[in-house]
This record gives sequence, C-alpha cells and structure tokens, in this order.
Amino acid sequence: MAKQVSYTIKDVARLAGVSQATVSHVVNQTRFVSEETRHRVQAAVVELQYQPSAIARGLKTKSTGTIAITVPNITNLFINAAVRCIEEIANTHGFNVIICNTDDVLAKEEHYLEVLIAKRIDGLLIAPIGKTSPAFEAMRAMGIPIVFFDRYIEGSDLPIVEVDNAGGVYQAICHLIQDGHRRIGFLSGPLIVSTSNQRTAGYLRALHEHGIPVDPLLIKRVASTSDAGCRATAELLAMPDPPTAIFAGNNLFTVGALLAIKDAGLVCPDQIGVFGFDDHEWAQAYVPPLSVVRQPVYELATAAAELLISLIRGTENSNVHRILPAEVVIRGSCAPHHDVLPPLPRTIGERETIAARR
Amino acid sequence: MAKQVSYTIKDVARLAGVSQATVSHVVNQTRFVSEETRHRVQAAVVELQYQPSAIARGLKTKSTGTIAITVPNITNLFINAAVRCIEEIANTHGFNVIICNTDDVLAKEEHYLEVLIAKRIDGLLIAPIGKTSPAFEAMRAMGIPIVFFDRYIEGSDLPIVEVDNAGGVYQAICHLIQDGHRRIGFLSGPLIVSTSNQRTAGYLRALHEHGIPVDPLLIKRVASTSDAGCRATAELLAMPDPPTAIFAGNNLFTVGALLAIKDAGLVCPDQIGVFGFDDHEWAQAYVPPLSVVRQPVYELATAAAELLISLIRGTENSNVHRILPAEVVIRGSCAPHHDVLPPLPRTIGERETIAARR
DNA sequence: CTGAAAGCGCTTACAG
DNA sequence: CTGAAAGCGCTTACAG
Repeated sequence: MAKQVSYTIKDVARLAGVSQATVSHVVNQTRFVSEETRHRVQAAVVELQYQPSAIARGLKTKSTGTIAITVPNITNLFINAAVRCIEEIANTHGFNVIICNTDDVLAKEEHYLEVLIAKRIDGLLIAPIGKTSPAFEAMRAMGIPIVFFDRYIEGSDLPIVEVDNAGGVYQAICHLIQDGHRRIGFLSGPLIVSTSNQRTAGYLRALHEHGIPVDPLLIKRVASTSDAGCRATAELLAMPDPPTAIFAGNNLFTVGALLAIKDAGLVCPDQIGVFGFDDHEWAQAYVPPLSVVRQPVYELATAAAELLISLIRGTENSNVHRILPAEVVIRGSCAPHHDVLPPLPRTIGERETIAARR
Repeated sequence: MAKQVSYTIKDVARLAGVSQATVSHVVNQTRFVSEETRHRVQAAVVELQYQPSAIARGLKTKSTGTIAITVPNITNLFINAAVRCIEEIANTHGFNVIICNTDDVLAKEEHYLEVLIAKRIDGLLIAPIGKTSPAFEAMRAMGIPIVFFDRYIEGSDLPIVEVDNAGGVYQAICHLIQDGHRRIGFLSGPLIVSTSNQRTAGYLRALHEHGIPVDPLLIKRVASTSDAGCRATAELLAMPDPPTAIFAGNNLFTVGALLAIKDAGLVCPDQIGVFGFDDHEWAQAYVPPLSVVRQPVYELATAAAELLISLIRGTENSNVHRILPAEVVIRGSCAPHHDVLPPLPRTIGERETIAARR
C-alpha cells in the first residue's frame, strides 16, 4: 500500500482554473469570491477530496492550534477528570491537546518540553514537578504562553491556577482531632511538588494549633503512586504505636491505604480512620463512604484552560494567581476514635480561622 | 510581552559562517562534518538558543512525529490505563500523542478525524463508536495507518486489537448461574459499539445454554456513564421482581451500580450480587472486593501501539486481528444467592466450551 | 473581483 | 568535506 498523498492547493487551483490565492480564500472564507468561481473551487475541492494541510498553514501563520498539558499521571482520578475538562474546553476553541505524563520525573518533563518547543505548540498547561530546567526557560524565552496548573515552580513569575491545599488539609486534620484522634498518619508526595508541600503545611499547622506534638515517623513522604501509598500505610500500621487515623494526600494514596488496611485485616472506620484527598465516585460508593477533601476539579481545569487560551489570543495579561478553595466532605470513613478522648474545646483563634475560610 | 520568535537555521548558518545544509546536518547528525565546522555550528546553536522547528521539518519530510488516539472518555479507568500505556510506548519511539474524547458521539468523532487529517498525524489508534464516516474514509484513502483499539467498525478491513468480550462475560454469567442466580440484571452500552454487542452476546449465550429464559426488562442499554449506570440499576432494583445479581458492563457502570445499591439501602453481596467488567485497584479495595472480568489492559495497549508504530514504519503489513483473552476474577461481591437454587449440573456442551476457551 | 509572487523554516538531491 | 538551490503546501500583502 503506497503512501498515497493527498492533493494540494495547487491541484485544486489548476482544476478550478483559478489562482491558489482564490482557493485559499474560498476554503478559509477570508475574502469575497464571486459565486461562480466559488462554486467552481468548491467542486474542485470535493472532486479531489482536497485536505488542506494544517502543517503548511502553520508554518506560514505561526500557530499550530495545539496546546499541551504535562501532568504527573493520567491514571490519577483528579488528573484525568481535569484533563478531560481541559480537552473539552480546548476543543471548543479549536485547539487539540497533547498529553504528557511526566511521572514526576524531571528528565521526562524536560524531554517533553523540548519536544513541545520543537512542535511549536501554541501554549502550555503545566503541572510541574517543581524545578525549572533549560527547556522550561527556553519555552518562556520564546514567549510561548504558559500557565501553571494545580502546581507551580517556585520563583517563576507565571500565571497560576491552584487550590488552597493547606487550608483543605488543615480543616480535615482539625476534624480528625476533634474526633479524638491524636496520632494521625500522613501520606505525602515529594516536597519538591508544591501541592505536597502545601498539604504537609496544613497538617503541621493543625497539629501545632492543637498543641499536638508531631511525630516524624507518622509522616510518610513517598512517590505519588498507589503502591507507594500501600507500602507506607502498611509501615504505619506495623508501628508499635500505630496511628488511629490516616490522611491520604491524594486519591492514589487513598486506594493504596485502603488496600493496606484490608491486607492488615483491619476495618475502617472501626479500627482505623481514613481521610482522603480528592473526591470522586469511588470514594462516594465505598463502604464506608470516604471522608475527603474535595478539590473543585472542573472550576480549576476550566479556569486554567480559559486563561491559557486568552493568553494565546492576547486577550489577557499574565498576572493571574487564582487560588480556589478546597472543601471538606465528611462521610463515614473517619468516625470518632474508639478510646475517645474528650473533644477538645475549640480555641477562639481556631474558630476565627475556620470562619475566615468560608 | 511581544511574541518573540526564535532564530532560524539561516541565522545559525550566518553566525557560523556555513551553509544551511551544514547546520541541518550537524543538528541532525545526518552526514559527516569536520570537527572544526561542527564546533563552530554547535557554538552558534547555543549562542542563539536555536530551536529547530519540527513543523517546518514536517512540511518537508511529511511526518509529524505525532499519533492520535480517539477514545470514548479518558475518565474511564480502563481507558486511562490504556492511554497511559500507549503514551509511554509512543514516547519511547519518538511520538507524541494527541488525545481525543469522543463521548461516543459520532459528530465529535468525525470532527476530530477531520482535524487530525489536517494536522497530518502519522497514525491513528481508534476506539471507534462503530460507524464509518466521510472523514474516516478520507483518512483511509490518504493511507494514514489506522488500528482499531478495543473496538472496531464492522466491515472495515483494518487491523484490530481487541479482547474476547463475549467469552469473558459468558464465564462471568455462568459463574453467577452456578451460584444460584436466575434473574441477572445486565448493564450494557449502546449496541452500535462492538464491545457492547459482544458482551451482550456473552450474556445471552450463558442464559441460553442454561435454559434460562431472558427477560428483556433485565437488560439495560444506556450510555456508558456512571450516571446512566446508576439510574439503570435503580430501575432494576425497583422492579416488582428485581434481579438478585447485576452484571455491570464496564467500570463506569460498576460504580454507578454500587451507588444505586447504596442509595437503595441494600448491601452487597448479602442482598444483591455485583459482577463488574474491568479490574482496577478500587475494585480490589472495595468492601467487599469486587468480582470482575479483567481485561489485559497493558497487553492490549502495548499490542495496539506497537502495531501502529510498525505500520507507520512500514515494518509490518496490516492483516492483523488480535483477540486477547479476558479473565474472570472471583472475589467477594457475588456470593451465592440467599434462596439458593441447587447448583445446575454442568452440561457436557458447556464443559467443552469452557475447556476450549482455555 | 482576482492573481502573481514572496516567504514561512526546514531537508535533500545534486554538484564539485 | 561542503554549498547553492529547489521545494514541501500553504497565506498574504501588493497590485490592478
């Protein structure tokens, strides 16, 4: 099967007996063409099954109609919901999206960035690992619009659309503390990732405000995969003085934790509380239904995609830093701990803080 | 911030005092260049931060280094696991992947195909809805390599990599029947989709072979979303003579069914059995762990991606039709029905059939 | 109302 | 060992 190329604008022009310019203009509806010649051109187009080349067009116009998004892993439920939404928005604005899974490894991220530069994408949505790189700086220098999605690189002066991670986790941990938990395991991703950093900060702040000493052994800092979350949870459960509840820093950790708990023969919430990060249908359908801090995925994705597109269109300037609120959803997976301590009376400072976040 | 273009090969050539051809050859390592001029060129490249344009290159070489995959919805756990795998393989072979969510609507699929033709992708992986279209035929006519992934279009003579859907469902339904279930609800996607068709066939065959009359009211044919699966399950549960078990035809239906069961205040498996399609960690972590027919996602994705790439490279011919086996995984969500009928003795015909599938 | 022609940024025979 | 030049398939001032 020989690679059968399609006809070009020149072929259409010849068949219709007009110039290439005229063909271009009828195809793109970019200047008036008399009805008669227009019809001739259209006939030639269908006869030859003319398929205009976006790549030739792109070389001339310097735009490719494609954007890219780099994400840690499309298998993450939060990420794929977001990508789904971004793809839809991009599509309605005439953009395709190239998807790049970095697995949170810097070399992969940089390699993708190089390729994307060569491909001359119109814009980039990036959930970065957290460090800049020559390719990243090159992209900036070329003036390709970039927006940080969900995560950001410290010190890069670029638009950001993110979530109040610290606030969300803070509220969740406060809830667990109110329920009598004192030893709370915390599953976190690498600190180089801004979200992991922020979530950890929320955890620490809640503990400090309640005067609960932090036990470093309760904080597991591992790669953001369910396997790692499972192993880390197993280690927590095997401690001589194990936690009575576990906060899982993302949905991958949450399944991992649940798996480890099942392996250990424990039942949630009677023997161990679980609080997840990220809401989704499996969390709701779980038995018991999972308490969770919910990110506004669609708002986040929509805001980021629309911002990028308006940047590409030159419609908006780039001094945007949006922080969307996270919401705590209390369900059945984190009932009060058995040997329940008397609930701490809320301090005045804490009450104010919580009120301020609403 | 003015759109600051990058330098071109011409600039580099001038700075290095050589021809464009030489620059091209050192950048691409495509012919010998003396050490001295090579160094001069390399110095010019870094000084100007030269970023070769893949789109100009593509215009000349007629290849873009990008493939596309159209899928119903990247939010589906089976799909995103597959896409993840495909993206990884494509990447190691130097291809980027454009992702297209069709939502199983023909107009979206066709629109994407048109755009992808214009973009001159090097190849297409398609999980088609099930009908051909002018754009699809145009793509074929242009000789762009296409492979059907997971689903196919009836009558299109193109390579296919799919799963033995009918066989998998058949085994699952047989298992439920052995466990005493006689009224088995079946959640299916639209019949235009080849996999829905095959899975329904497996269900029907199992019933027929056991002499169980099929009640059409037990078969729900709805869009492949968790919402639709939830509603359909609610309807099944509200029947005067409701099913004692439900087979969910994909992972979206499975969560949907679980949600409806929870809404109805029923507990699985004591009051209703659930058998899912697609295996994943949430199915394993669920309480009870879900019985499921497992698709070999990675094998499927790998086979499809590698086939497409070898087609692009002209390495392989296109008469491939691979059918990978599906596997039944029995866990806790489909215990024997309460008012248990005596297990049917297996018929000889059935024994043979099952043996033949191994 | 339409056309001739330059040019986008590369690659690649062809030539020496 | 390297260069001059054509050409990939479009768009778009410029001109009439």
